[in-house]
Amino acid sequence: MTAADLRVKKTLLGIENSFLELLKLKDFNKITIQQIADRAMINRATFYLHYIDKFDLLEKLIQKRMDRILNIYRPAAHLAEGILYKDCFLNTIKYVFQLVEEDSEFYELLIKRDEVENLKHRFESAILHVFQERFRELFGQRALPLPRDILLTFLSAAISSMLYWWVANNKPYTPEQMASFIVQLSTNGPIKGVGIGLAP
Amino acid sequence: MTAADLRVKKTLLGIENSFLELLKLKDFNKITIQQIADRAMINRATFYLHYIDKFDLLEKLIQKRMDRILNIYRPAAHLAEGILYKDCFLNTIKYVFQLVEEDSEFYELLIKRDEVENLKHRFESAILHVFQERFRELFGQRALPLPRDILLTFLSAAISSMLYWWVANNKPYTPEQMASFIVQLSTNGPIKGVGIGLAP
DNA sequence: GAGTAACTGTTAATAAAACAACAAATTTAA
DNA sequence: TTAAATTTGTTGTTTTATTAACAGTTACTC
Repeated sequence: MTAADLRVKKTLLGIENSFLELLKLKDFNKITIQQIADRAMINRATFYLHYIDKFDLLEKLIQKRMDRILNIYRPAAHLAEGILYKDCFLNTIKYVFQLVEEDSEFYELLIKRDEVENLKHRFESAILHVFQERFRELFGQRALPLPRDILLTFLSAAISSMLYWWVANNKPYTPEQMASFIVQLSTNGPIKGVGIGLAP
Repeated sequence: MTAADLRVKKTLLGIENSFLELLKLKDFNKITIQQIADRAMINRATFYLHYIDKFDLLEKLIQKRMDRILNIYRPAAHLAEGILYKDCFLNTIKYVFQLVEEDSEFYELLIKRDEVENLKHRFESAILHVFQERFRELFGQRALPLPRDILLTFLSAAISSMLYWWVANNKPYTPEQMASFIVQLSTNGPIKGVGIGLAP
């Protein structure tokens, strides 16, 4: 997958664009390799030099985007000296939403067709990994009020489902707003969030 | 220049697009082969497999468009049974304007930068050729009221200058209208066209 | 006006893609 | 359900493009 050679770069780019254009036009399982090749202006055999089949292609496209989340760039603000934990989380979450926003056309294609049932889980795995790293940076080996795995699972499940919902509903809030909602709920908890009182 | 091979097709297409994009951004003489190659995602050496230099490229792009005029398709209406000469000319002229309209983005680039002084002459040569053919079809070897070369030169000069003016002035009339103007002037002549009377 | 940076045009060796042909699997329609 | 048509995945050979290097030119700039 190292695309040093210009021909390889151009071929891979062509295949990706061709495939995404076709995904807009028809269902995944109606797409043939020949159609992908024709649009990309490559020979069908060339497709097989780079991918096993169209499932492999889709998987690699998804993985490429997960990698962007995994290898998340941490602006200084994420971890600035003396920053509040809360703001550090907020920045990280906001950044994840921004990344997803950049690729939202791709995700929408998958989500709205319900062709990738596991996309939410892919989000969750990636976000879990990001926050495991973040926890190590912030807390080292220090003990926390609850078991670390419990915190991480709770948090990444919440964020990934919010992400999925956000894209599936045409991104009705900004990444900034979404991050703020999540931090509020993670600070106060959803129950305290709605107030603790008697039901009418 | 037969682009049977997909790689050749793609390379030529890439070079053309790259070059036209660059022409929108900067002057022709500021464009380097490296810039063309970079945008087209090809190696610089590949450029030289297909073109001598950027002048050759521009010339071939112009010639390609002139060929479209030269190899003009003649819809049945152009030469339908019992059609008036006037309407036959009108259809042909309209069709030339339509062809130029399709490529007008390209022509505008050249005209508005005044980088192709001979474009009007290229138009004139192409149109002359089209009407030589048309005259042969319509009149065969028959003698006409004036020497045929005189008629053809007069007509093609008028049409090509109208074409040039039309593109340079953002195509303020439709091809239909332009053809109608030209046929009117060619029927009555520009002097009769404004009336023959005493100057005030 | 010397020095250096960028561009030009060309080459030889190497890597990638095209092409055509194939058997096998899958879809489609009769 | 069978026959025809399409798609799949693979292969060997040929063609094209890439790469890196070259000397010669033009364009900056100090």
